[in-house]
Amino acid sequence: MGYATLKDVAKMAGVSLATASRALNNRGDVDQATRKKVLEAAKALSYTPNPLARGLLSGTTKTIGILVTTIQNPFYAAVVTGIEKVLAAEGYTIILCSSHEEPAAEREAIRTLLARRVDGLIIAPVQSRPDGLELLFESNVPFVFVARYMPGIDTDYVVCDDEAVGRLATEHLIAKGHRRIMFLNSSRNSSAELRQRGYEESLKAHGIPMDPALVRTVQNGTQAEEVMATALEEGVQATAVFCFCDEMAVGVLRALAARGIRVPEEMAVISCDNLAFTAV
Amino acid sequence: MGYATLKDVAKMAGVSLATASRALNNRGDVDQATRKKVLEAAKALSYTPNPLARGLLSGTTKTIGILVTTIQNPFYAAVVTGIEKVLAAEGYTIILCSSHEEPAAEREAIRTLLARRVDGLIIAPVQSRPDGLELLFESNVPFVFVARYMPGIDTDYVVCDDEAVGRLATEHLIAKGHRRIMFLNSSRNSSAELRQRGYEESLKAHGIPMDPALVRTVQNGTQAEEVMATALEEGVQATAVFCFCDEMAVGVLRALAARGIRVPEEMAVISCDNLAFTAV
DNA sequence: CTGAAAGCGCTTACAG
DNA sequence: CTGAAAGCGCTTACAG
Repeated sequence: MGYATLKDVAKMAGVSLATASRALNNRGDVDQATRKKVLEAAKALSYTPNPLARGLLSGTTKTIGILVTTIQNPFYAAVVTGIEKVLAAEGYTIILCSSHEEPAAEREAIRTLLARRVDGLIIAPVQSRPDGLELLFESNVPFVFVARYMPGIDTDYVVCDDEAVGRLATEHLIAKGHRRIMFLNSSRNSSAELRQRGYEESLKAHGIPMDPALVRTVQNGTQAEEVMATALEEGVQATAVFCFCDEMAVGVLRALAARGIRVPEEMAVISCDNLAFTAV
Repeated sequence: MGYATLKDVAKMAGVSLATASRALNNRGDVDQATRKKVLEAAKALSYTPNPLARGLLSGTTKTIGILVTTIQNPFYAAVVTGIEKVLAAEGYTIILCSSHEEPAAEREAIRTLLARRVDGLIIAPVQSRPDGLELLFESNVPFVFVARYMPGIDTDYVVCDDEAVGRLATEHLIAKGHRRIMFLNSSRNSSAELRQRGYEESLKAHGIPMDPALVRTVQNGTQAEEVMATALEEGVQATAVFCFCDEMAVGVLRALAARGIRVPEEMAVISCDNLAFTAV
């Protein structure tokens, strides 16, 4: 069967393709009676314009590419849901890709999205450096960053004040009397860099020496448990852990629980995102 | 600027459109030297075929529509991630829509997806009845159900044995000595119906009368806390709660914590999905 | 107010 | 092995 085409509609209404198109798009002057016939035919045939044909003419796809690390991190699930909602209301559709924090996957996704001719891109970049993203910059396709950005790249971005995030978390723990504070950080991206800066600033402001052994990098949220476990095996000396995100905190709590380390009595844990499941 | 077209490639390579197309697609016989020239030109111009033009010819979009309730429920985030991964490897791209458990939104999303000419659909249906989905059934576009299905609709679906789920959870609680077991269920969909059947069967098998006051329906994961709170305000008599999904369990735990009710001493809680954040 | 024609970017028979 | 032509489904000047 397939979809009805404009030609089918025109034929049923007894008019030309051009007239059918005008009637359907409310363009130019079309006789009331003619328009009515066309609309009825379109309805009878369940006509819906082929977006491929339209896109070919207009050079537009009404499609936005979304590239985040993974929607398995509820933070990004929320971001994507919000984007989808607003865009749907505007008649746009989203194509979703995941980088899983891997630069190569990110490049590949950008290639895919551009090949799909998206009208724009919303990206949570894996790295804070624009390496290997020439394709994107040279494409002339508009893009904005979300959650993270790239210093020096001239485009809009929606982020929080990550340096303040690092400071707030660290200050809080210091105020609670902690001086040996682990930082389980993400890597490469701007949020990671800025939160770490906030962390270091706070330590410095309180005269606490910064111990590199306390800062651990996690490539990917799901590795947090392993990284924390390793630190514990190594006998890391700390009384608190500042986690880059809630997802990592779950892994940390698990590593701690596995060793019978009580939270917060023996180890305080703080993290960011304020995700629903953390509010129990 | 815009994208280079086949015409640009052909011109640079000094061949016709047809030959350029053949060279690029490894179709028919093309002289080695000619093919090389075309490939070089394509590379030099960063040529990538316009999927709109291709789709118009082939009647195919290499796009699959995914319709779930919301990726904010980590269960569906995992489902979508898996689908995306497999499809990406096959050169397909996904368009994501959310129904938020609302039949009207589901219908609208299906309309949108079909209008986009997706090659197929993967749907977690809101209802177990095929009401209002004529559009889908008449479209001839292949679709499969995931997580939930519609009895009587002839298509493939990927689900778990929901009746067994209901039975296992209930039996477990009964084995622990519980007889007043609340069931915080989802609504309308097949999983909800089947899990409830399993719940009722188990009660019956153990000679426990089924009390309708113990079964509460939640329209939407985020309402679980409220529904549980209401039940508690009403003075519901129960020693255990069986939650339809992990997301709901979080709400339940919160409602319990707010009232100082200890888990599991005063109220046992069980739920399904085995999501990462529940494993702490 | 309406229709014939061109063209968006591609692929595919059909001839050479 | 290669090119000219038609056509996928639409929109938009251009004529009437």
